[in-house]
Amino acid sequence: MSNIRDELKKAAIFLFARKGYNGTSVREIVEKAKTTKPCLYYYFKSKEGIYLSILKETLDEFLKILSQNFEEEKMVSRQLKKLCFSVYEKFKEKKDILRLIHSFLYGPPKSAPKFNFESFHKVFYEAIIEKINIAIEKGEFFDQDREAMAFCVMSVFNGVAEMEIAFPKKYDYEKLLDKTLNTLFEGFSRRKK
Amino acid sequence: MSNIRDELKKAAIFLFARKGYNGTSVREIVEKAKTTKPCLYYYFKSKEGIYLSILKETLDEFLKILSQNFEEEKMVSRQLKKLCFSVYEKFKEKKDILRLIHSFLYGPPKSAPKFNFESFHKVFYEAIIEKINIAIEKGEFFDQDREAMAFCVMSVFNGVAEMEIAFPKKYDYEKLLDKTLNTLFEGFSRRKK
DNA sequence: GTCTATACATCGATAGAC
DNA sequence: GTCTATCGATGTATAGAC
Repeated sequence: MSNIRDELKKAAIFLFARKGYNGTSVREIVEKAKTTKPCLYYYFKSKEGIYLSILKETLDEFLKILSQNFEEEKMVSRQLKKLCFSVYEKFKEKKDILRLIHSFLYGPPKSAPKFNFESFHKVFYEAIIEKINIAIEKGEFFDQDREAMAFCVMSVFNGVAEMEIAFPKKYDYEKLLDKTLNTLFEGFSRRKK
Repeated sequence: MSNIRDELKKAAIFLFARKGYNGTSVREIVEKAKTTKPCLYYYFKSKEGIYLSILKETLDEFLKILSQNFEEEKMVSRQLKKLCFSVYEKFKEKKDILRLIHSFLYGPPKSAPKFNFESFHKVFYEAIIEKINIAIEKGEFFDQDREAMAFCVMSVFNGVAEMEIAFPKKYDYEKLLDKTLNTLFEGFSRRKK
């Protein structure tokens, strides 16, 4: 197994996440990896090649998490929470790459080579909606617009992740994710008990 | 009033929003604005100059919206909704710039010149929290973690805006924003009435 | 597989004429 | 104010030796 290949990838992730695709030069990557340009072109064919290879591997890891069902928890709301926290754990582990993916999804569309990420959104959304359907069936959640519910969960998750990206040490984000999900389940409005 | 200056700005917004700061060249901007490079340098001093001038103007417009109080609405939950929808209207009007700001806030931190946007986050958050405080005082919302509540509202708003950026024609986003805010106020969990 | 050396395009920015 | 012409630096990528 090639060590230089891994070093190149590690360096590329670090730099792409901080300076963006266009802001990072091949020269910088190979310098950080302590090798030379022809090596990068040997292993990845092009700058675009190393970028896409990084994204692909990460997407696969996330899809793997989303394929779990978390049924060891009894309450569906807890399963839903566990789903979010599992994705969050991976996010923390791969913060640099996630920053990349995020700017790829929501940033200037032509600022990096094209890559299909819609699948991640869709799979995450579908995993959430499945839990919501079960919770409603069981009477744990009450029956309202399911699209809006799933959307709230995704948004709150995204919100926490984004805040952590933008202001890394400002909050205890794990606690914030827990609190916001609770608030979401409970709702804002006062009702007769 | 200079016409070329405006054309340059318009072209720069269009290109920065699609290709990012580093992905856009001065040559492209002046070509789109049908002028020449020295003109851009005459009006904005540098590439960084035209970029920062665009961001600054946009930030000011948003802060102006957030300074309203929407007290023409009786229910505080409706004031809160109106606050969100006002920001959303501006967002739709300035979609290109917002894409820029978003990638600036959450994207690779060194992919564009530095500009202080924390103020926008803070001001939006504070406007929301103020409404929440009033709603709790009035008994319209019940008294729980206010930070988490404000965070939910911001996240849901962000979530809708981001989806619209990433998948422009997939949903009716105005309706989605309305639905998700309702869901948020109501909560997920079934409770005795 | 990994290197040195280099080709060639494009970058941001400016000098200087009008 | 707006142009033509051009600077030097840097970009991606490759030829060819080892």
